[in-house]
Amino acid sequence: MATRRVLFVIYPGLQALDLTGPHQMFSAAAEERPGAYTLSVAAAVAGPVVSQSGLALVADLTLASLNARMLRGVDTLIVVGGTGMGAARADGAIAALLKRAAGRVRRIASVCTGAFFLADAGLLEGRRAATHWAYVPRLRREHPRTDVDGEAIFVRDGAYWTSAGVTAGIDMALAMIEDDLDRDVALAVARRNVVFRMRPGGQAQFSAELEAQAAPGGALAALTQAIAAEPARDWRIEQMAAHAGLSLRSLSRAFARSLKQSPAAFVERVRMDAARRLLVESEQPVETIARACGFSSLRQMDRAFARTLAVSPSAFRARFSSPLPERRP
DNA sequence: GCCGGCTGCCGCCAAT
DNA sequence: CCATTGGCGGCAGCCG
Repeated sequence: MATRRVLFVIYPGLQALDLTGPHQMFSAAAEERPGAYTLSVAAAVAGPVVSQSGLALVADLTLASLNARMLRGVDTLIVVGGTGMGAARADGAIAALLKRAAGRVRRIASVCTGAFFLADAGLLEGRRAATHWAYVPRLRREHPRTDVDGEAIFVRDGAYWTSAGVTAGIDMALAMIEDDLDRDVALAVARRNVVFRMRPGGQAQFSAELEAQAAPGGALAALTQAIAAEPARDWRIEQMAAHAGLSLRSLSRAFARSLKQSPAAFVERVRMDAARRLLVESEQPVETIARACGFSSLRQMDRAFARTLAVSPSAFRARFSSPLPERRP
């Protein structure tokens, strides 16, 4: 099978992980299936490119060298994000490259704020897209014809893939690998790099706790913080209403407005987040974890896992906790 | 895996 | 008159 060329487009002030995360996943896949991918990195000027953290990365191609003929040999083009995005957008070179690439490259993608380049090139008109959560409003404002999904880890719309902030690029790369090769390779790559092949929690872009913090600090701020701090307390809706000083109906509306979910659903997500963490990071018995996270019984946690993640807690632990180091004979 | 009882959600309406 | 809030009750889905 012919190798797939994956081309990353970078610029000064990039977020280094936007490049190195997916790059690492594709290169690991190429170790599992030799020759599956060939990777290269392009920038305005070839040579060292300084990322926003100060780490320098090396581009081996220039944007100018990427003419139509070169682009026809590219399978996947990925534009990274970073604080240098503003300056890089100003000269229009990357958007121009993307216009040349459209229709010639099988798949065009972005990580984090890289989505702005795709949007500038007109590739996201009338399409769904994802970007870093802090930039969701701005992308919506600047490109009202793009349907920005603020919840998604990554969005695939035809030939265009866009992912949320930073490490979401890893999730997207794994999905591409699963698509190109198969599930086993994607799983092996995820396991080897100790990342989730499929992030638990479905479409949630960040944990319930972070989401609550990001929500406008209204009447619910103190309540959601209290829930996150002590998930095992009695958080039936009456208790929550009392804590927030609202009626049941108003509590329900406040949650729907600022968190787009019901009070009980929020509590369950906080408990699930806590349980996932303990399952992976501790060796406590599953039942102990269930109680510690506020599930009234092992059975209740079991059903919550089945409903939201479609795996049992013990299967989840088996899949995601790092295996013990192998013993040398 | 089933089933009785209960919880929580949400549409609706009245009140502010 | 509209907007917001609180309460009621039916219904779906969950718990034990």
